[in-house]
Amino acid sequence: MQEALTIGQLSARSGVAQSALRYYERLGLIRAERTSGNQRRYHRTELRRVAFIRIAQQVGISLEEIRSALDSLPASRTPTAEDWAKLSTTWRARLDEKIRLMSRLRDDLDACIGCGCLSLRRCTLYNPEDNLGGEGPGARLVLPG
Amino acid sequence: MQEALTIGQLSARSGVAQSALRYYERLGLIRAERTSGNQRRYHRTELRRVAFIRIAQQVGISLEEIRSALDSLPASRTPTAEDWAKLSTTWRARLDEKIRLMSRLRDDLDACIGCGCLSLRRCTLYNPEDNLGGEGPGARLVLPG
DNA sequence: CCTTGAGTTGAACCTCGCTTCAACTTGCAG
DNA sequence: CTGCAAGTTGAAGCGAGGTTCAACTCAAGG
Repeated sequence: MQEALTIGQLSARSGVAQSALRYYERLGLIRAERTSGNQRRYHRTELRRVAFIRIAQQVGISLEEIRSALDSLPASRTPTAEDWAKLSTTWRARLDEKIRLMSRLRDDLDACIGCGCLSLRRCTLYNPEDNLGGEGPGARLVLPG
Repeated sequence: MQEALTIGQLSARSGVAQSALRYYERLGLIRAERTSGNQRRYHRTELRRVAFIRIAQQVGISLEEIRSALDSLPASRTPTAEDWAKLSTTWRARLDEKIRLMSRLRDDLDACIGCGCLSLRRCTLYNPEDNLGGEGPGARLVLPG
């Protein structure tokens, strides 16, 4: 089991284009050593990082947010399973939240089908957190983000 | 209850910027009549459309896809509750699928925490659909999209 | 009529997440 | 040593989803 991966190998293993890997490096999401001839050599643990990045992206998290999450991993030593577990636990919470939100969206949509609304005041879809505000009558769309 | 909304009113009610509403119109997502003085006047049912658009966006669906979904609504008459219900039912399926995918992601993440992987071969996160392919050893990230 | 706020347009600009390109240099097999 | 695939860089381009701007016009109150 050799130590370092070339960019081509990391790309093949991770399914991420080489150009994207270079891009991630510029953003500080992954790291690479260099050979005497200036070519990138990736430690195998970078595979984990890349996997994590793609997973997080799928959940709709920006690269910038992912970067700051990865920054919580120790830079001085190879992250242990526990390091990853801690990070992953935090993100499990995010996933739970996303799932909760989406389920609610679905249920609200169902409810709205039943009542024929999507235009009615006080509909939870229009007003998920019941924060109507006081500026005149009628509901407002209040969406997170 | 007056008939038509100005762009300012629709923006306030929907929480969507006026510039975004004009953008949506250019893309064919919403429609407006014009006054003699060329100002937009929105039918109240456009509120439904805008709500639908934002909800769909939150679920990660592109405006183009949303447009083609909305195209299925009758243009000749005001969409009824049934029209919306039909559309919403289709989208409920999409939501269910998204939720299913995300739940799986979460469970896989949990499993990977347990086994300390994220770097191991045959990990479901690396290889969600077991489509490893045959080009050499090691797992590949195979993500939908 | 005058003013002021609301609305109009097209064009330019922006961020994000990349990809493509040109013009090289490295690494390795034969 | 040759030859060729694989790697390097910075700059430019792209598509999505908008925002901002300048230079107007419209609508409504006093």
